[in-house]
Amino acid sequence: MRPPKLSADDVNAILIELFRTHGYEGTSLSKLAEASGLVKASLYHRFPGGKEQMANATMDVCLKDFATAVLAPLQESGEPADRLRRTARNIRQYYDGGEQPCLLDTLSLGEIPDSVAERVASTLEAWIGALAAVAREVGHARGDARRRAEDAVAAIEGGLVISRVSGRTQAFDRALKRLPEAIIGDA
Amino acid sequence: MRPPKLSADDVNAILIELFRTHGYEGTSLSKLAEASGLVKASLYHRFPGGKEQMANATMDVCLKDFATAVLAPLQESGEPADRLRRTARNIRQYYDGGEQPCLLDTLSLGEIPDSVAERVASTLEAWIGALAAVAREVGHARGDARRRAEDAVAAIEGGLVISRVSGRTQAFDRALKRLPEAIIGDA
DNA sequence: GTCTATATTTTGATAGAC
DNA sequence: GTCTATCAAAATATAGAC
Repeated sequence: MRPPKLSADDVNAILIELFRTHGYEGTSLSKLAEASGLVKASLYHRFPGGKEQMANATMDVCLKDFATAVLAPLQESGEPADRLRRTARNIRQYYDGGEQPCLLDTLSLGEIPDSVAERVASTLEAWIGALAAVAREVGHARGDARRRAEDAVAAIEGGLVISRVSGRTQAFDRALKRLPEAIIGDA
Repeated sequence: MRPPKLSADDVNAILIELFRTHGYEGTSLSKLAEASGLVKASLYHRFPGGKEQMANATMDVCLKDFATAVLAPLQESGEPADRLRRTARNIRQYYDGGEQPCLLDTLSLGEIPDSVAERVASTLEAWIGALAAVAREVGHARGDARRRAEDAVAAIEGGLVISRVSGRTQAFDRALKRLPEAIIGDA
């Protein structure tokens, strides 16, 4: 057993970086090897299931990060508007001000193993569900709460697409600024 | 010169289908050959520039389709609200009710030739610009018009992302239904 | 304009030494 | 846990016959 060149967290960070930039089909083992400084055989030692397991690990970290940055603030005590503002701030940081693509977008493109697609769908649902719960909390009916949450997430995801295409992050910024109002509205 | 097995339009339709489903890196010549019934050498005969030229042709068709379905109605005469409704209807059709991914999203992912990235950015800008022009027409200031157009497009693109991940097209549907109000607002 | 055949590189993956 | 070496398959691309 030689000493590890990289911690598990370091490897995960590289996986996230590449999968969110290139998607599943566009992320090759060679790119991962070059970015990590490990050879392909070393990556297979850590992920015997190959690329599919790497993508699954990436989504598992993504869900965990979402739970910390997005879901946790929403479920704490305090004013709903304050909690939504905190979540918005964390989302802005998570996507580096809109400069980083979203794994929910890029890891849902093309031919994806079912195990990966399930994780992507679960993470999106957790996000929408947590926002909808706050909308319900402030008095919106179930259907209305769901619509508000979906539309808020769509505005953020769409803002990230516009940012990736044009380099302009304003739509992403506005989606986050509007988040509290979009969920609470005139409740 | 043997007789062509497929018209140029037929080949373009297959390019569009594959590029919007798999993105640039995920679309292989083998997939294109299998989907078209042509062998790889025949595809190179039509597109000597290879995959890059194929993606550029795809985006050229995409811009043309956008010009017809999205931009043209906005630039006709008539009530702004009517024109926006017509555009929304065409967009819904273009994306097959939200079931089809957007090339602006999928062809901006990963390592893309500059020539392709430029076409994607130009098409997005044409879309946003045409919507912003209507917003200005009904009296919104330049910055406000731009914001309205960007946010409307972001809502649509985000709705398509949610649809691809979850299969739910409601956010996409609502973005289109809100389009006239989003551009005109309380002008 | 299509085809067969081929060349070259890259990809995902494995075996086994240290 | 990392490495070298290797593999089969798939990738992009080209040459030339019909």
